[in-house]
Amino acid sequence: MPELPEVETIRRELERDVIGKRIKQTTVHGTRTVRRQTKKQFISRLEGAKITGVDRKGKYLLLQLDTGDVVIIHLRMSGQLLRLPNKEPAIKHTHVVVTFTQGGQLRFVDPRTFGEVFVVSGENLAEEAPELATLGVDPVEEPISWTDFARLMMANPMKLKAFLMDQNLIAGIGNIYSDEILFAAGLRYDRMTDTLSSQEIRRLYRALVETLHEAIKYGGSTLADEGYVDLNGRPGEFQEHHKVYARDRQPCRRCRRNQVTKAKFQGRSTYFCAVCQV
DNA sequence: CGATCTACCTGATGGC
DNA sequence: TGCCATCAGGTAGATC
Repeated sequence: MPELPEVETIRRELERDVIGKRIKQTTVHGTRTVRRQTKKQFISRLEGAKITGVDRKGKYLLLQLDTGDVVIIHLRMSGQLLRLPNKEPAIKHTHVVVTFTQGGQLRFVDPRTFGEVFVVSGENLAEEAPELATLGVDPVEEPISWTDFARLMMANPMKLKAFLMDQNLIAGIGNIYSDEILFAAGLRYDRMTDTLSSQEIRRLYRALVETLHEAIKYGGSTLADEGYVDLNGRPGEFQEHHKVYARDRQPCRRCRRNQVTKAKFQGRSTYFCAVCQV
């Protein structure tokens, strides 16, 4: 579900809310969410530790602990992190509950159980979490120059949507934001990276950075099923600013005449305006 | 090599 | 009302 703007929204809330908090107790339910290590190993490395920092790389959240360990969280399609009082009854699909000594809990809720939580040693992060080591540049956390962006495109000839969504090239963009970025850039999802003029590359880069920052400003996108909510259970507002995503058969917000087209690309729904995007 | 599928899951929705 | 098919923010791995 969540892409970079949603994960960044949660990261900022966590940074305000859980840094300096010490973990009193951790409980794990089921076998799917904590699957890389035993529950016992996971729990023993969390209990007693204090959270000293909250980082994000692409769609991954990293909780830094004062023990040198790092808790890595990926929400995948339906994961949620919720800050709740201890007494609040557990809702369905609550898989991990962290209770702080200062009171209050951090809960990981995930109906589809694609999401994952695991703990690694900060020193051996690259070996213990290889998927993090191969992630590409995070366009919000570590902005690159548009000339480096151009080089990255030229070195990887592929369709634009595949390029934007390849986590090992650029980390954090998924199905919603790739479509919104391409609309903002006026480019079709199936154009090849190595066919763009330098003006088009600059337009794409600018659209990428601006779309992600705007989305963060509005707290991310919450679709009809309310799959994404922030740490306090509140939905985002960027969906109100979507230009194409899930707007098929509705008039394009730019040209106001053509209907937004829905297509399939790599098995995913893809939305674009055939007039405004070339 | 890329493109295309499948698997991993639950739940919402729409057609009949 | 039920039943079945389809679809959903992601990613890894198999297969063609």
